[in-house]
Amino acid sequence: MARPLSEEKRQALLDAAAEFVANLGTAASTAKIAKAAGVSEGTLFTYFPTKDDLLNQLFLEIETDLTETMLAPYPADDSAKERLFAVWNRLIDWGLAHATARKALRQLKVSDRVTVESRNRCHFMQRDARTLVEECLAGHAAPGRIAFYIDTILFDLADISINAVTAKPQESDAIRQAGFDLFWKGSAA
Amino acid sequence: MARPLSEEKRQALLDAAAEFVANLGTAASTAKIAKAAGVSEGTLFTYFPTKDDLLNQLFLEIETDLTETMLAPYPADDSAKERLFAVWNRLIDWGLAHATARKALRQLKVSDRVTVESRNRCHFMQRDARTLVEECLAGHAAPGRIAFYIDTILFDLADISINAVTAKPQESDAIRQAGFDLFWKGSAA
Amino acid sequence: MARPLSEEKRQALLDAAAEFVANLGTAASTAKIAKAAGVSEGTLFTYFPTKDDLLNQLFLEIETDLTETMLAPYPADDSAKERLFAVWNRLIDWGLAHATARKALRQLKVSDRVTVESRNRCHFMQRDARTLVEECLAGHAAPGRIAFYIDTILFDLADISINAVTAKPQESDAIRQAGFDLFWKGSAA
Amino acid sequence: MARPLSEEKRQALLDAAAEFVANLGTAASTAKIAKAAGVSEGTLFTYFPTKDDLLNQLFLEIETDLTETMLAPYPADDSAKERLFAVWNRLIDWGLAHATARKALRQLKVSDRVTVESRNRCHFMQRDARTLVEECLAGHAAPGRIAFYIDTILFDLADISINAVTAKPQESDAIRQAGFDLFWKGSAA
DNA sequence: TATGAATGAGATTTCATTCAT
DNA sequence: GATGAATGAAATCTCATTCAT
Repeated sequence: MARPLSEEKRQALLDAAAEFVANLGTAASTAKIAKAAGVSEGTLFTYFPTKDDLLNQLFLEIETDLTETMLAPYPADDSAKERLFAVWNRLIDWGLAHATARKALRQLKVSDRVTVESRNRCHFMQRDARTLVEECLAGHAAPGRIAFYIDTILFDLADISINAVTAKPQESDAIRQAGFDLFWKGSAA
Repeated sequence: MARPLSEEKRQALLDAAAEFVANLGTAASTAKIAKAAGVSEGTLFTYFPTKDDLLNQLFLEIETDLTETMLAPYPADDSAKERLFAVWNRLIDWGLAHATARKALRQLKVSDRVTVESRNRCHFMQRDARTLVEECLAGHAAPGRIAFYIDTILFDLADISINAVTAKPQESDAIRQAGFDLFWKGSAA
Repeated sequence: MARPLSEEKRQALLDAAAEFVANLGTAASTAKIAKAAGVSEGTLFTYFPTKDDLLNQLFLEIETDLTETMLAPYPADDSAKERLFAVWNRLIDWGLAHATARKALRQLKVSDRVTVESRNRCHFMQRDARTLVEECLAGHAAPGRIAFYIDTILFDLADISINAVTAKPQESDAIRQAGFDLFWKGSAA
Repeated sequence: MARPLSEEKRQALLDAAAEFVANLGTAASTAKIAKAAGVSEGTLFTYFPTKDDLLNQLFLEIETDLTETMLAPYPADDSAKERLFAVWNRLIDWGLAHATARKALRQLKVSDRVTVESRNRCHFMQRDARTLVEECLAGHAAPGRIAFYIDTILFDLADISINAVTAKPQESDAIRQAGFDLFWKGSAA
């Protein structure tokens, strides 16, 4: 069965793409990405039929990673607040640990080369994560606003907070706490 | 002799650039922008020596407009909360009224073609706006967190809220209020 | 040990090639041809060392088929005219029955990827067919022009007539007859 | 009004295209064509927005030239046959004088990159030429077959004859006459 | 023998910028 | 100053062919 497609190469391409997209946006050239991944220009297209495919796969890969991170088991916490804080910290930690992926994601989110379908698929994938947060907010926030808090605020607020931590790493804990406090107190019924 | 360049053409170029950058990002071509502005390809470069210049000027122009909107006189309100709510509403209203400019701004903010210098200049330009908010938050928020709330949270939260309003215009008032509540309650000491 | 290459696959490749060359000319890609033939890209090259080989083989295969069709036994006719009309009808029938092959042949004939050697070999192969026609024309056409009528006119005129029949199938018989009449009367001494 | 498009360059591009298409078919590369025309690769696309445009323009240009050649004034001849022979000679002469254009035309005719619209436009353009021939054939050929003789046979027969003349230039006159005789006698009612 | 991943040259097209008019 | 033709580097993608499996 000839040489099989190498998962290693696929990953190297996605990694290289993340790196370049983070800095150059979707204008990052396939030639540079292929070279950085250590494969020839043509090979990129055996793994991703078009550049847009590569970008969309990259988008989904990063979002998947973030979602899985959020859903990894949590210690059995007592209070809803503590559970949500754990989630919040996961978000912040992920962002700090995946600075490049996060930058790439920002670029991809504003690009119309990431299709509506990719965005929808991503939204669907995150339904468990949303449920997780929902359970933490039930009984705390006004029921009519919970959807707004989750879909609109939480992730972006985390994003903002990560930016702030990245800019001032020495104030990491304070910012992390301030961001969470804002969300928790702000969302109280 | 005064500058013989036509302010009208300059503005037409910036407007056209906003339109295209909003949709295509910084990949928008100078040829298309020039055509949409009703001038020739070459003329664009007599007004903006390079494409990066155009992009940076566009960035500054939009931020300037937003800042001036925020600083326009407010009715003498009693409470800090009411004053801040007025500011908040200005932000939301501006965003709704300048959808294209806002989309362009999002693209520009994530592009490294907008220089650090432009970003700094913008930050400096907004010092009065920050002071305005600072005065509203003094006595309400914890002093140590005020800078964080202003520099990091407020504008991005407004941005997020505008997105939400744009997505569901019929819930405009509710979202507007929910966003403000979150910020106000969340930032309380 | 006999040749282990599968004649079946070879034929599938030639058939697929005919199909694609008919529509895309010699720009038809080996990958598409292989896929349509149900074999892998690499396998094509075990049957035909280069793409040019494939094209030349295809050319020869089609011409061979056409030639054999012409040479299949004829009913013992009386007149030379009737015999030639039978040949003529064979040509037309073959063209109608092998539309794809004919289209492919047209493309191949104008391509310089079909070598002079292939063309010569083809010419040599058709010597019996030419003799057949020669015998029909002897005593009818001027001796000095017979070669011209056969080598230059007859096949191309048949080709033209097939085109016309294909374009207006309902007038098939009329066109067929008109074409033959033109040749027969036109070639009379 | 800046530099105007240069008719000279446009023509150089078409000439270079004819040259390469004649030999390589539509696979002739735009880079080679541009270089041969003495302009940069990019310039080709200011004159022809796509390669297909170039090919279609080339097709139309050659057909136009051929048509105009056919329609140039003829000496007032007596007989229909003499008039038609004059037309025939024009066709042959044109083909001999424009060997490259003729080869290019053959390639273009079998390519599906030349659109139906171009072919239709060409057919429309040649209506006067068809009328000219029609008048020669009226009273000579069977009325029901005249369309067939003109639309299908005449031009292709001339093409065939030119091929033959090109292959054996020393027999030019004989072939020329033989071809015409075939058509004239063959088309007699 | 069969497979299909890998390759890199080459194809078409776009684009920021220059410069003749 | 305004124009838009000219440029050639660079971008995405295709393809015949090779070769590890």
